[in-house]
Parts: sequence; structure tokens; C-alpha cells
Amino acid sequence: MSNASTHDPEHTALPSKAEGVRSRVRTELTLEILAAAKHHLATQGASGLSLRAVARDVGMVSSAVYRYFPSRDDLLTALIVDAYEDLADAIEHGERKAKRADLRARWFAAGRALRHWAVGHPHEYGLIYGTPIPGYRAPEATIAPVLRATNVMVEILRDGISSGTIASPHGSLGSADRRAIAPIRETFPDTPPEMLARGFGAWVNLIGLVSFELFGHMNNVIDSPSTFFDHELGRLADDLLPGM
Amino acid sequence: MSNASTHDPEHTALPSKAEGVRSRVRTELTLEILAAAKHHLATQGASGLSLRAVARDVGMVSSAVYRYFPSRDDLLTALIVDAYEDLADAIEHGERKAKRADLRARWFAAGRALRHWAVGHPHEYGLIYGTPIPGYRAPEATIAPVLRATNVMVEILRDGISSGTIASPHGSLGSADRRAIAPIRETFPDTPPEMLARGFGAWVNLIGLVSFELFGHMNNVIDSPSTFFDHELGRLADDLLPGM
DNA sequence: CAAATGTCAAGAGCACTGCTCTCTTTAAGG
DNA sequence: CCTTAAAGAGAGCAGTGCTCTTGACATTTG
Repeated sequence: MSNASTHDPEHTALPSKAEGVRSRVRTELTLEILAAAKHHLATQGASGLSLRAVARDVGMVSSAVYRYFPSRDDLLTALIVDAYEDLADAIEHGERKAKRADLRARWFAAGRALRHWAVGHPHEYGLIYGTPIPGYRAPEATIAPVLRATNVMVEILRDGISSGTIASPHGSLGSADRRAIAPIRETFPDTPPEMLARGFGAWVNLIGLVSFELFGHMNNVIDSPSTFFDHELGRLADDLLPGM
Repeated sequence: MSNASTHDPEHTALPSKAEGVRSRVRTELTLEILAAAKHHLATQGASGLSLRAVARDVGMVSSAVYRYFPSRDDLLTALIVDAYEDLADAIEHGERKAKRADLRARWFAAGRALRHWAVGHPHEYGLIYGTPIPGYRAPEATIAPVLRATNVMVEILRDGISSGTIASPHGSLGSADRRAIAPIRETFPDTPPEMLARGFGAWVNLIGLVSFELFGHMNNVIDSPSTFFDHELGRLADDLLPGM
């Protein structure tokens, strides 16, 4: 369930003021469908998520579900948004447990929270970082939670700069590289481009590590993925937060 | 199509000596089905791969296909093996174009070949590095091509050591880390563990970069994925092949 | 040469899917 | 109270993977 109530599925009109009893039961049913779908996703995976099965779970006939979600893909999209929020929550909560002054501890905490959530929610993770579904267009609603997650990482780097404990990364970006990362520079205008490039690279590295493990590519290669993940986390920290 | 003839689908008995006419037409039909399936995969993607549709393509009825592939998953597995071989071919060919003495050029060539193949075959890439299909067990036949691809990378590092141009990576592995990477150490016994860990980490990093791009996570972040990929390739080269 | 043996394509059919349509019930608001 | 809009139920369409049986053919053996 997590924080299903904190982010409303926007594809159905949900009145902020609980005026009608009718609309109240509607949001309740919407959440109930979503919960059933989430359960199916967690157990059978995305490919096993059947709209009819979900309908059966909530005691509806399949066609009735279409009153709440216009298609199976829309139901999946809602689950994707939910997964993004869940992951962002996990990373934020994990990072908050570390002392704010200890940048390295914060980095480790955030990274471990990422992997921990992924291992505990493999299907949800696969939904957001695995093969995209064919006609998939990234829903607007995913932008915010994605930013929440990456913001944690960026904040660590920025805190390092402002406190003077870390300097801008070694080497400076060429003009082509600078142009290549233009969008993320607009998102974080007050962070050095070199640090943005390096930070984003590290983030991609972490996701790659988790995907490698969850998608079975560490079989016959790595005995203890968590140990290797920590090792890589340390290596990245040495590079991102030199001297910490 | 590529090199479909070089690796036989082992789930059907293919006599090495072309004894019977019967078995000849059988292998031909098997390859024809595989080709049709590959075409469907490349155009519609894995989820759009319908056994009935490929049967229609080769002019058969759906049930007849089951004489050649016992299930849809087996057909998919054959495609997975094929994709692994294709990717290994691409990386090997790409890397061979660089001068053997120029380790950095070989690293760049191999990395770019990986990305180039992935961009040109997104569905095939997603099949092997995306979300695994639910009941997926990594088929034995994929081990060899995976080793072929990673071997290219390891060979670059080993050539650097034997020629004395690069030293073992900075820092030494702790005993826990050494144990964590035990399987890959057995695969490459004559390569320093530190270098194996770093090399595998770099490989994971590359796959992560390609997956990020192909799965749509660089939208609104990176304008030119190829430029960023090259940038990261260079950063990894600086770390893997210091002084080159 | 003929009969037994295997192989194969075809078709029907089952259980399931997403999705659309129509019909009826139900409840809310004027 | 009564109109109107929303919601559930059901049938139905086209598609899926997969199984089973049937009849035709080729291959091998007696």
C-alpha cells in the first residue's frame, strides 16, 4: 500500500472536497482496484497482471473496472507512478537516517536504500527500470518522484560543495559534453556541470548494478551482490566525495 | 538473420551429418520459423511476438509450430540465444577494427559497438538486458556468448598488463570482496582480482548506460546520449587504463 | 514389394485475455 | 418526487497459448 493516498491517480476526477458520497465510494473503489492490482504485480509480475483477475478480486465484473481505468495500460501506468513514489520514499527515508554532516554515510544510506527497495520489490523495480512496455509514454506524474530520488543524491553533492569538504570534480567538460547534458543542467542550474555529469553517471551506475543483479546477470559471476554493491558504492564515493 | 547457422538451437535434434531428407527440411523449417519470429521481435517487440502470427508468416497452422518449438517460451529462448550471439559478434567485430597496441582505442571500439548494436536492435537488447520473463531460467547456451563479449573486455586489460602499459588497479580488495567475486575469479583465474572487480564494474556501468538510454530514462536529462556515452567511456578508460 | 512405423500438418476446441457494446439498476440533485 | 447521470452486469468479439485427435505422407523394416 505505502502512501497510495499521497498521490492521487489523476486520470479520474477526484474532488478535493469530499462532497458527494458517490465520489467518495468512487475514490475508495479506485484505491481498492489499485491495491488489488499492486498485489497481483508484486506476486505474479507485470505480465501476469490481468484486468479480469483484478476485477474478480474486488468482486466486480471485468467491464466495470473500465469505469475506473480506461485500459490495462492506464492501470499499469498508475502502478508505475506508485512504484516511483515508493522508491523515492525509500531513498529519502534511508538517507535521512545518516548524519547530515557525514556525506559518505548519506551516500551509502541512499544507495543501500535503493538496492534494498529494489530487492524487496523486484517486479515494481522491473516495471520502472526494465524493458518499457511497447506503447509506453512516460507519464507526466513520474517526473516529480524521479526528481525526488535524484534530488537526494544531488543534495549530498551540493552540501559537500557549500561546506567546502569536496571540490568540483577533476577535469572540466568539453563544449560538446556540456551541450549533451543541457536538460539536466537546466533542472539543477546551481550545480557545477562537471559534478552533474559525474553524479548522473554514478546514478546510472547504481541502477545498472541493481538491474544486473535483479535481472539475473550476476549468476555465476558474483556470489554476494550486496557485498559487491557496497564495494562499488565505496568506489563511487571515493570518486564523488574525495577526501571524505 | 545474421549468423543463425553458426549456433544451432539445441532443443531439437539436429544431426550433424545431413543424412535424412526429412531432417534436412526439418532444420530448414526450424530456421524459417526462427527467422519469422526474429522479424516479429525486431518490429513488434517481445510482447508482440505471437506464435500464431509467426505460424501464419511461414504458412503453417499454429499447432504445427509446436512440432518445432514446444512452447512460446522456447521460441523466445532461441531468440535470446540468438541475440546474445549477435551482440557478441558485434562487439568482437567492432573491437577488431582498432589497432591491437592501442588499448584505449580497443576499449572505445568495443564500447561503441555495444551501444551501436543496442540502438539498432532495441527489442533484442531488451530481451537480454531488460526485465526477465517470469519463468525464465538462463539457458546454458547463453553462457558462451556472454563470455565471448566479456572476454573482449578482459583481453584488453590483460594485454595491458602483459605489455606493462597498465598496472593493477589502485587499492586492493578486502577478503569479503574477494569472496564476493569468487565465481568470476574462477572464470578468469589468471587475471588480478582487483582488475576483475573493476572490469566487471565497468561492464555493468556500460550496460547501465545503454539501458538507461534505450529504456527512456535519459529523456529530459541528456540531449545526446551518444556524446554522454563517449564521455563515460573516456572516464572509464582513464580509470581502467591509466596512462593510455 | 508390402506392411509397420514414425512424422507431420491440420483442425477443433479449451481457457484465457483486453476491450466494447447494450441493458438495467441505483442513487443524487433539482 | 422525478429526472438524469453514473455504475454494475452481461454478452460478445477478436485474439492468445496450448492440447488433443485425425488423416496423410514418408521412411524404414520384414
